[in-house]
Amino acid sequence: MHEALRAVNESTVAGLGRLARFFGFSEVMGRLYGTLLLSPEPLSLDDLMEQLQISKGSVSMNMRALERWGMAREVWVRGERRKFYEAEPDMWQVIRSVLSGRERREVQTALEVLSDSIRKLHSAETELTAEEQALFHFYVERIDDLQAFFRFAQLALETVLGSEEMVDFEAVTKIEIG
Amino acid sequence: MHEALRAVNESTVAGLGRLARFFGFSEVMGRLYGTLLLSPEPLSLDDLMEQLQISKGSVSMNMRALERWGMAREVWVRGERRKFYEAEPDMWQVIRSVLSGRERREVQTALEVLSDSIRKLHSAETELTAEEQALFHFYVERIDDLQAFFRFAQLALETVLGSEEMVDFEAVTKIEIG
DNA sequence: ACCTTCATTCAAAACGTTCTGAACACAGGG
DNA sequence: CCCTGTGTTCAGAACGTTTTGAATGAAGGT
Repeated sequence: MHEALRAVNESTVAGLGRLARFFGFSEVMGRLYGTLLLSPEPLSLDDLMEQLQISKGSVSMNMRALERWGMAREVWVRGERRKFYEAEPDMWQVIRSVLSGRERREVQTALEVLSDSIRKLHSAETELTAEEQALFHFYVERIDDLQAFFRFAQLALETVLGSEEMVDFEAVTKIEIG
Repeated sequence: MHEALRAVNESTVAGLGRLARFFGFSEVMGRLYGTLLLSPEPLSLDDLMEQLQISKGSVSMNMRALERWGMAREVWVRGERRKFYEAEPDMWQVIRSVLSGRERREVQTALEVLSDSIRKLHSAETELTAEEQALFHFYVERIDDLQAFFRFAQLALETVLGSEEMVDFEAVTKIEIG
């Protein structure tokens, strides 16, 4: 294969590995995704194993993780007994899948914990000494701030997840916050 | 101290530790930040060491990291020789500091790598065999998609970073993407 | 100048995470 | 049925990251 193609492949795969780490996935997942993304044909586990020089076990486990996150899918190649995979090429789809599965739950539980805290504080209010009262007010204030922050995050998340039509990034001209 | 106050403190500190991991920081940084956030008075390194039951060295290093990220600041307490810290209580400020320092650079370099790739591909175009030509087109297409994605990320980032007045989360009513 | 108090640094240890490779399981074909 | 090709699992190894604790450094007080 031509040097330029090889170089581009390598830097893209490396970059997606980096991106994966950044999002809290393993680097190998990103590299597998990148390799599939730059392959016109679906690839078998052996292909991936060879291209990335990693063990069969690692390919197997990481590919299943990619499937769970909707970042790759199994594809049947006629006449082949082996499994073949291809990347989900729609980035927007990938983002939505990750956000809705992970960050959404994260924000949700954070909000629950904060509500619990506020409730717990209020139900203990009468039992507090004068000194504790001061701390009580301080806590309520700070936790209110945290709640506001997470509510904002939730809103932003739901907005992004709710916009189906955003498949074409080029069409995005502006985000307005007001 | 009252049980409720203690319980709330603990779950909040734990939650912020979790959040810190989520953002790619160490858990201790989040816990330190949370402890400071829930303290009406600035705290010394020894205070933090005792409250979180971690070594002095760890407190020292992690606090400097927090300072670098604009999440805490040193505070002078009169009559005290020791250093005291307080948390930056403005979440929005914290977010902006992190985004502008880290994710921004990340997106920037990703875009540069992708531009380089496209350039490299085009300058090699004439030297390619017929088979490589097909791959060339495929690569260009996929890398264009990645570019669109990162350009969107950049736009979103700059929009958020550019909106100074967003200090009050409550005022945020809607994000419009169109 | 010395002593004390506090902060920082860094090498080694503890810890967690990810990868490997061999063992296992499964399916189809002969 | 057994054999072969394939995918999965998991214990141990390898690796990276974070913490510790002791040594070092800095600064104030006497």
